[in-house]
Amino acid sequence: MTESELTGPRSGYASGADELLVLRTSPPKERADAARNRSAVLEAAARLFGSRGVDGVSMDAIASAAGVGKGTLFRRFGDKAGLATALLDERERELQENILFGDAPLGPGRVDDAPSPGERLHAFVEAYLDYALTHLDLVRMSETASPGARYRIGAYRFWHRHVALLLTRATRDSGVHADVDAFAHALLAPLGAEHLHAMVAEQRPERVRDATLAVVNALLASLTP
Amino acid sequence: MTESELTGPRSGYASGADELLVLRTSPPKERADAARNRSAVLEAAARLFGSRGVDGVSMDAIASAAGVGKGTLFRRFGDKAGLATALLDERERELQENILFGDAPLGPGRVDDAPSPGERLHAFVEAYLDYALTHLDLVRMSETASPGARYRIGAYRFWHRHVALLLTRATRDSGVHADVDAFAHALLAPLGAEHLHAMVAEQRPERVRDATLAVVNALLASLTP
DNA sequence: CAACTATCTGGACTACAGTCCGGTTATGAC
DNA sequence: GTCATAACCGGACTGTAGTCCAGATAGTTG
Repeated sequence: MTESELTGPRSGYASGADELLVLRTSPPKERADAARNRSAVLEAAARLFGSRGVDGVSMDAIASAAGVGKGTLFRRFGDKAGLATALLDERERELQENILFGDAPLGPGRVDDAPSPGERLHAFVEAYLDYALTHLDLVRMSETASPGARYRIGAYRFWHRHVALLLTRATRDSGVHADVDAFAHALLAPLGAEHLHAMVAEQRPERVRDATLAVVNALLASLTP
Repeated sequence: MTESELTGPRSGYASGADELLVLRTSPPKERADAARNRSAVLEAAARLFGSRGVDGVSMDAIASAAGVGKGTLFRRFGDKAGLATALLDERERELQENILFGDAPLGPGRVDDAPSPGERLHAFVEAYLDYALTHLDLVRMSETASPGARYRIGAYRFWHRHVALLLTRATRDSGVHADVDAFAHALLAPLGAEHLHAMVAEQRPERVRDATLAVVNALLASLTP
């Protein structure tokens, strides 16, 4: 996973804003056969994952269902986590765009409608939980297929940067000195797919959401007394 | 992993205290050859892990180094995570005993020396980080070898119960109503080996410790205004 | 001591992720 | 159209986790 894939391969945001967060890739003109195979694989993977579950489908099965060799599959997507990431790409990008450019409180909103960092953080956690819980199996696969995957993929850096930025803004006026970087990591820890998976196995999703929001409130309160 | 192995196979605490936390196992009399093989495997595993790293050693290599068949290895330890857990057993048990019976502030201390729940929580997090960071590779293997392993092993239940108990005591007098169970999970999330591994990869251990303690303080403060 | 049985043993076996490379094909230049 | 070349293709191959079961063995009972 290279730096240029911060938001996934072939992303392409509306240009102009927030270059820090979005590194654009110059489209490396994909060959026609490669494009055909790419979409055949994604289609087959979506179908098989849907019917047999993410864990119940082998890469061989996906390759043969897509009418494609195994080498091709791995060449295009790296590994199973990469394939899951590609399938999530669209939804994830939608969320990221709403965060960067969308309405308040998730996005920055209009100038006369600017939400507080705390409000945005709240909205982010709610939106992220909604996204992750809806696609939990895929997110989990993208984060745990190989050890450490979660922290290597571009999406994590995006979430971390966003949270750290909001925390920085929240503390700016309060005079509190805190390690926002580390706080952001700690805040993202209970949003990990592995953790969420274990939580929803024994609690109802609303309770998971409420508890996570309570933790966010506690952290915020300690930064803005 | 059965319920009777809450503190690892063949645990055996000093009897009498805190039966809720410690389920004793009646020793199922291990055969002599089995005992010999068990220690041969543990010895070989410790040696190989030490020299080639936890990730660089296959189960085949351990089996053949121990002069034992592969089936025996898996029969005794279940999987690679189980083997790692067995290697950690002694240290882990030591920590658990200090928590249950040890001196303040980690343990309950003497009657005339009782630490506050907050002090004990602080001490727990420090002691746990010390333990986990010292044996990070092994702990990580025990938690991530199979998906969801962390939340299945008995040790996690122990830590969670301990933290939840302390949080309950801390809130008892403050009149705050909170989901201590979920808070305890959230507090343990940044103590996961996967998270710690990613953190120490880019920060110095002291900073990881300080940040984690700051998060604990924030959560405590929100429960005891 | 001999027979009996529950437990243990070990290596062959399966399934899966991921790698490699000789052959193939799309695409751009002339 | 044809040629050169970079990109792509796919299936054989490797290494590893984990399973299975026929045979061996420790401990027990009469």
